[in-house]
Amino acid sequence: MFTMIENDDLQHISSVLTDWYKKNKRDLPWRNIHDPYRIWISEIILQQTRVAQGYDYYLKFTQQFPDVQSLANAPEDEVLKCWQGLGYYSRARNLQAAAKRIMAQHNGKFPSNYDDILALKGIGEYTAAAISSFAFKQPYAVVDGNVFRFLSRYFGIDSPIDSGAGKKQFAKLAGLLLDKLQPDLHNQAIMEFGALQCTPTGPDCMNCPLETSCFAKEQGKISDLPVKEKKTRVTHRFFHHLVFICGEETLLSKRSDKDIWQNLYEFPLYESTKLCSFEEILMEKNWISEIAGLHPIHISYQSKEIKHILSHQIIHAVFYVVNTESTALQLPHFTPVKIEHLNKYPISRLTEKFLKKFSENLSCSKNKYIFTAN
DNA sequence: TTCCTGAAGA
DNA sequence: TCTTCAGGAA
Repeated sequence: MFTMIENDDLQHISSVLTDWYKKNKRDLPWRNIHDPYRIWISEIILQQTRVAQGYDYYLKFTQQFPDVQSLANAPEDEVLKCWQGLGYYSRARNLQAAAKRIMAQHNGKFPSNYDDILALKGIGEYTAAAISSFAFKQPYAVVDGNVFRFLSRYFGIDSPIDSGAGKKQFAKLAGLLLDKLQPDLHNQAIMEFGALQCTPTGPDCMNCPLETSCFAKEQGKISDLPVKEKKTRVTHRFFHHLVFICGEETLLSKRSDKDIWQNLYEFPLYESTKLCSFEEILMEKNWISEIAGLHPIHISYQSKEIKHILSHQIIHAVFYVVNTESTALQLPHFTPVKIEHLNKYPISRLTEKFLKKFSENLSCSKNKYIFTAN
């Protein structure tokens, strides 16, 4: 498929990349280490996540869970709490599932075999290649977004990177280009080059060591490459959360199913196909009567519509603060939680943002919480 | 296809 | 304020 590319050319490109890397690389805490556990954690955090966003999480996570065993034995809530705010929470759940598997099947020692690594939950071809090469110097080529971008531009490949055929083609080329004598250095170099030099927009072609032989630069196609074909369309969802206050307590529920924010906690939710009024919520859910019985309730706050945007969903959310005088806050499938302990539960950014505003406007006297909205 | 969030640009 | 962009696995 790439018979027109000479081996000497490929070796030359690789050496240009590694030379560039030695001069321009960022100094990051997961660089120049060989502990497969820490390399693994860093790679999972950096999946779909920028260095600037994941940096502090890496430090916090590896401090709280310094090895496979501590991660495997931790309560899932603690792992998710540590991950809170980073997004794609299945990464954290898979991380722990993989840690348990390493304890059971590999005596707690991180596997060094590529296929064993690939078999772990949350590890695909990219991450398996990264760990194999960085930690064990095995000759597997990484193909991440940076590599797609550099290869497509430099060699002028317009196969869509999100098609099966395209992925195969890029993987083959990346394998040919790989320096098998120093796969760790080569892989780090080509990704860092994509991240810092051959950037998605505004690549620094003026200072690029490969400028004169770059197809995209030559043909003026930098902004056309790489090619993606699939665009995701968004669906709208409407969330109504009831924040009960009864004495020192409130209610949470744990998300389940195969939906967003799996295993995170949230305030009792009524979801519908459109935004609706408090009266309409009462028609659908009899929470109020189950909790308060004949006691009066008081809605001390209603948030304005909050738009929370995910890659493929737009959540329209409204929060209601409902005060009741009921003796005990109990409802099947819901967890009574002391308001002062709310910060112990893993929650989404949406809930976190509401909770921040909530806490700022909450005062407590004589074991009674008063919410005063502004 | 469905999982998230935040930064940057319009 | 709204839109676009960045980033892998199941």
